[in-house]
Amino acid sequence: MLKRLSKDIKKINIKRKSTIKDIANVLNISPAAVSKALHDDSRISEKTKKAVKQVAKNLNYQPNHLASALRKGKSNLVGVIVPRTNSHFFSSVIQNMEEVLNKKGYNIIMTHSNESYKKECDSIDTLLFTQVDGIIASMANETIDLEHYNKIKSKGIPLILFDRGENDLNVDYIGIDDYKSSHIIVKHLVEQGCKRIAHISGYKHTRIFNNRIRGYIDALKQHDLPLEEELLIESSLTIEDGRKKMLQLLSLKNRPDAVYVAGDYAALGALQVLKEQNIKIPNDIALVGFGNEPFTALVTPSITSINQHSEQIGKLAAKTFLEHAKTDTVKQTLNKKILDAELIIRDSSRLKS
Amino acid sequence: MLKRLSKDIKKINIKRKSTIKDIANVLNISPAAVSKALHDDSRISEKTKKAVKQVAKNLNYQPNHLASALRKGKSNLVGVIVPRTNSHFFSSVIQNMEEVLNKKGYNIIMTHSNESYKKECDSIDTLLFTQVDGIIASMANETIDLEHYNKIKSKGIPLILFDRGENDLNVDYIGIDDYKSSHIIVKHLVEQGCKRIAHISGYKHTRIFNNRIRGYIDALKQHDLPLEEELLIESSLTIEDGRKKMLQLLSLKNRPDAVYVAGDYAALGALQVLKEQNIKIPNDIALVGFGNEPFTALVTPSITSINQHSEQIGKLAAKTFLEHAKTDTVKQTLNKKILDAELIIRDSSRLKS
DNA sequence: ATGTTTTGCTTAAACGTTTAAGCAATCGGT
DNA sequence: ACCGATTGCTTAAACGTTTAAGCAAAACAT
Repeated sequence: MLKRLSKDIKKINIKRKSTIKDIANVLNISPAAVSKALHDDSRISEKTKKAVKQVAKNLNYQPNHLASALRKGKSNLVGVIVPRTNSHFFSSVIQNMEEVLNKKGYNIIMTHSNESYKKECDSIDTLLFTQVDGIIASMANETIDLEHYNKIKSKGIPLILFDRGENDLNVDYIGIDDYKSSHIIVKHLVEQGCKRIAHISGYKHTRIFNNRIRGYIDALKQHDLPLEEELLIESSLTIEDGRKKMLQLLSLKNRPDAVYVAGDYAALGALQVLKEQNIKIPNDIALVGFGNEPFTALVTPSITSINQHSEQIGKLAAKTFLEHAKTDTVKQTLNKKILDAELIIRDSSRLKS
Repeated sequence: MLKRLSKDIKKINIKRKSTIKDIANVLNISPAAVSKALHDDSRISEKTKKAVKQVAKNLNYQPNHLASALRKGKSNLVGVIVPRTNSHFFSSVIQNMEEVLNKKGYNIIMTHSNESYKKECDSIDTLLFTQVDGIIASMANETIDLEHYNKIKSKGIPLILFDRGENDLNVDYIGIDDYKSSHIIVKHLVEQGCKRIAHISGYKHTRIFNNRIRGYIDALKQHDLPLEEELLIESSLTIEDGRKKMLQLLSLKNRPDAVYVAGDYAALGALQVLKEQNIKIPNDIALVGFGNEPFTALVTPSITSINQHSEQIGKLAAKTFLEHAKTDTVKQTLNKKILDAELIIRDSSRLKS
């Protein structure tokens, strides 16, 4: 008995993949009818639908995605390009996009540019080749030229940018209000009693970092603090560069009493230097990072940082794509969705007593 | 002049995607000849090949991946399932797999189970539906039942497991030598002068954690240390559980002088507790983690950990798939590739002076 | 009873590619 | 000059699905 059962199972397994035609043959109806029954077409009787679904189950029918994609002219795949996957921000964005897109029958093909312009171009080629229905991307640090993105637009498939985007491309963009974030940070530091606030910033040519710089400058003005050139330093925002730029700040004859770093990794480097030099945080120098990477809560002292709402960004990006997918008129026009960032206050900048 | 140029570009852009037929029409040859020319078939003259490739370029021809996949019965997509994407280990594995697979014309579809059995099943369905040519996976913590993996095998597509795998499945497996890793750790701690070595372990039902436990027990024996039940604690290995289990160890009347934690996140939780209670690390209690997550080097004190060679695992997994892909005889048989792990010694366990 | 609408299907073409089979022209050898 | 092999292509079918068009039967209205 048991033996026969396992034999039957084997027979089913060995049998090649069953198709719509197989179902049609069993029921003596046309493949077209089967297709319609499976899609609950109104012109198919309930009786037939039930029968078709039952047979489909019995034959362990799995629709061939390639065939339907080819016929319908869409693959139900969305390409995602991120600079890195190993940052919490990007992996969280992807997870949330996936959640929204999966529900609507879309799958994600993920690629990463590794912050390289060349790899970003390759990624785009790969995704277009795979016939994705849309691309959601965040630009590499290196990227200045935008010709490769125009390739996407000219194919007529929707392009959505997040976090690192460019206004010039005239496409949907989702991100946080970097300008305002700087204001929130400066305000917080001023409230803690800081008077000489330094800014280790990202590269000016990237819009988001530029916005943070502008925000920093304007916020200083607003609080009647002078802008001192020696306190504003551009950085690649790696850990190592964070260390370097912090050392540079410490070598000033007139040291800052607070440092706002435009990225958490660089902030961590700065923190290490401060600890090594036995500088009291936040009493001697307060520290604020950007991005709310998980480790900011884990190091000692924990680092105040800006939550970029990766969940919302991921979900919004996905939803924006879905809107395009519904109305396949690709009216690409600049459509920014800007979220308010949130300051997570931790020990590195908590009120001096 | 400039105007006419931009108009021409527009014309090309607007034109619908060009196909093999379009090229055929231009050259007055058959689509079949074009296809063969593009694939450098030996039965096509060099002259025709050159002409075809030139026209293809002019028309900005991009092969339709769906059509060729349908016809050839393979999608050139590889599905990857990981428990999480936000750990350095998994994201590094994926990046390295991608590198190897891209070179051979394969793309990756990435999914994550979020450590959930249910999501793992869904992921498999999704990937099978997308007609992937193979699946590379690491199991969720929750997974005990393996029926869903048999589904992959019964479809006849190659399955390769890494890190979290099960021998029972009889498929390729790539991982590190967990048993030996425990030996290396215990030996190291003994050399630092530790005599009461505790182990906060993962769940016994997961083979890799079971191997670490067996290694821990055998290594103690080898160094003539008694195995004390109260020093061996199973854990989910989250930060929170690491804290909890560390507190449990501290509440013992006879505290350990070293703690080997089977995961870095839990080790971090343990570290926090030790610091909060002003216990000197490593002098009072030495600490060792597992996985070499980047933050182990960043916290204070830095945490000694085991490097799992994510790069090699990723590359090996990819190469193993490629071997299967070449010889499409899917002779699935248990084929383990076990790498030696490497102990990265840091401050949390460095020689007591 | 007759015409109209609705229901429930079928037929056939299409998506863009690959490939087995086949055929004419050319070439090499005798 | 003739045979066989080689070259360089063509024809046509196939992959599995979807969908526009169409047709017969049933249901309804008058």
